[in-house]
Amino acid sequence: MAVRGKKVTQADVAKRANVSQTTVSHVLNNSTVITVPAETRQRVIDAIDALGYVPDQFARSLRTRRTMTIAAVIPDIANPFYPAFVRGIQDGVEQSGYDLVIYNTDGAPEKEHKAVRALQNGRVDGAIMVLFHASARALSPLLERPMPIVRLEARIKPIGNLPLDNIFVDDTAAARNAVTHLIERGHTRIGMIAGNIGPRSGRVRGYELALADHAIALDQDLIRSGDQFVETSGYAGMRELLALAQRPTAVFAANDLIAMGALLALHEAGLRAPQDMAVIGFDDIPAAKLMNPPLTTVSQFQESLGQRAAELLLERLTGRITGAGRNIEMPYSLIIRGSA
Amino acid sequence: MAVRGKKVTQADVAKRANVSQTTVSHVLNNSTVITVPAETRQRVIDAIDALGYVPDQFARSLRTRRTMTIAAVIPDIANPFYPAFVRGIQDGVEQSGYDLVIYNTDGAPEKEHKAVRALQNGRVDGAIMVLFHASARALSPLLERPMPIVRLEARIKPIGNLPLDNIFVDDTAAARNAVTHLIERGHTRIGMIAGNIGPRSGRVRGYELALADHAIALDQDLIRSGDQFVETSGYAGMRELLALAQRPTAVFAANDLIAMGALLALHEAGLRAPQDMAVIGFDDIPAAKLMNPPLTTVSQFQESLGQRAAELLLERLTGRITGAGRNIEMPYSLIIRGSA
DNA sequence: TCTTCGTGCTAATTCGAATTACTAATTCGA
DNA sequence: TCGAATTAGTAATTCGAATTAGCACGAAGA
Repeated sequence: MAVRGKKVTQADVAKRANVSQTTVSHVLNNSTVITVPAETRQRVIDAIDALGYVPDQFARSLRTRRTMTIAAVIPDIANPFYPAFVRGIQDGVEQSGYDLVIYNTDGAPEKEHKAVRALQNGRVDGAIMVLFHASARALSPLLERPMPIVRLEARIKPIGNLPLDNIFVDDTAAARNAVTHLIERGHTRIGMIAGNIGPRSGRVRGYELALADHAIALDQDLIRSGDQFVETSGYAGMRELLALAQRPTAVFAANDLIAMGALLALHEAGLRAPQDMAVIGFDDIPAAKLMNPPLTTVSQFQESLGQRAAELLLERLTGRITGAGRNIEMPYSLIIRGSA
Repeated sequence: MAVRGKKVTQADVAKRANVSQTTVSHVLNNSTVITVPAETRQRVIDAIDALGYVPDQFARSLRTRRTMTIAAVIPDIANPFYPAFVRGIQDGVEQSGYDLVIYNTDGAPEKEHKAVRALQNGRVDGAIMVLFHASARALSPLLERPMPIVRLEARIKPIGNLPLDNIFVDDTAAARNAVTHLIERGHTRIGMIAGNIGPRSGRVRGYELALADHAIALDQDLIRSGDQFVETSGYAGMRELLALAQRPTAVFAANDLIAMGALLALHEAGLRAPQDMAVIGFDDIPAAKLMNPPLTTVSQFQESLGQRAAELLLERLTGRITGAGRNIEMPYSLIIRGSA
């Protein structure tokens, strides 16, 4: 047991084992630079547990420049899309012994930049980031150290020769798929409700493409936008759509939270999904399948997404992969439940 | 801008500002040991942002023995109870400059102990923990360092002279309150569905007390338990209750996830809440208000809980509070919505 | 006028482990 | 048998910031 209040260092171990601090260090790191005979090694090991020596992480990090922790920079852990993503990351890195620090940006430009600055203090070896505003250029102080980064994106991105990998689900294709499902169910007047940042553009584009595919005219009046990708946007959006002279018969919500808010407005109006209005969401957050009716939505398999992101980062951290960044496409899947 | 590949240190800043590294350090720390005149200070500050200097946390921690990061040890970030709690913690510590590392235990004893061991590496200054199995004794290697810890509990706990504070919502009282609400609505045959770990005992006890308060006989057949506090337990539990010869007319679910699973089983059986069966949950997770019908439940205000936990920890970290641990009770509130 | 006290700053040391450079003793190969 | 290589180690340096000790200079006090 360590003596209370006094820190045991390699020097203490060395003294007890009658060797130098250097030798202790070599034993600890299984160094191949020098060969320590079994007998000496044992003496050192005995001294280590006699004294209860525990290596000091800071001294070690100061020398090695490795911290064994990575960062997840996301908009908001309280947004139900992210917990599963974060959990996937953690499961992906934990057997490699990495810790995970989380930064929330709330999707705000200044907080995103603040996070990037925070990462420059050297406390993490790499980062997995979901950024709505900051560009790849903003990351260059990090990338040039070099600190590997994996970004979660919504489409293929041009990449350079920096350790920046993009992992993405093709948002536009997925949205197109979802809206096509609505069309195949016979709907022709289809509304859309979205937020104003993040994944907006790709999903609206998918919506437009699906309509075009089936020669349905685009009616801007049917596209409603709240500020954020949250239920209040969905609630407000649905009420606006219901107030229209020519109501849609189906709505594509740009994420599940919006869909849930929309469903709420629908129920309040005494209408039912899917009979009176079909509703389809996006993300398949945990609550989606528990809705009444259960929400039809597009899953991005966020836990796998997190795991894969962790793997990509680990590949660079361990040096298994070097060189130019990669674009990794991940699957999505339309989950048909009761609401559409 | 930082020069590529070369780390900017205080020495670099010093050279550019024509002062010593010592002075740079003093400026950075607003040291009172020496007085730096405004003009010199400004020169240093200019040099700092001209070079994009960011202090190295390891070098700093090595000297100061402080890491400026705290840990949150929770069962599972993907369990909807915790994101808001974690977010509260983060908001609480961030203006003090602390980072947050998350460890998931899945409520498993061995992972809880693994987390405790991980915290011994000195990488964090303090911890906020939600432990289902590990006792206060298991924390003593940490507490004796001393490393302050705040535990989220479900009732008052005996405390010693270690830096361990307990923050809790009175689970039993809250459960009693919820069940009493059911009784006041006229129900006398009331079921309960719970998981098998964590907050089980206190909530079952509250259920029993409420029945006793109103002289309703306890029928063990009406208490159903799944393994975990998840929707599948609620689904299975409700199906069992529905299969009973003498069905209950109301159900108290030990948490919202269980309540949602129960609601699902109910809908599948073609029954409606609250007409055919009233359902009340516990936690007020974000999805609760979006259910159809919106879920009546007990809120523990998890975000405030997290914030308060962070404050308690900070008080010890900054030395504002020393001495024996405290028991801090936090409020709960019955949120009456549509399901009961 | 001489001492004392601030002021403003620097040199040197320290934190603990990793790493580089080096040495002494032994073994091996030709 | 002599030089090369191997083995077994140590001393010294390094990482970057914080801190301690101390110095030079001018102003105030005796």
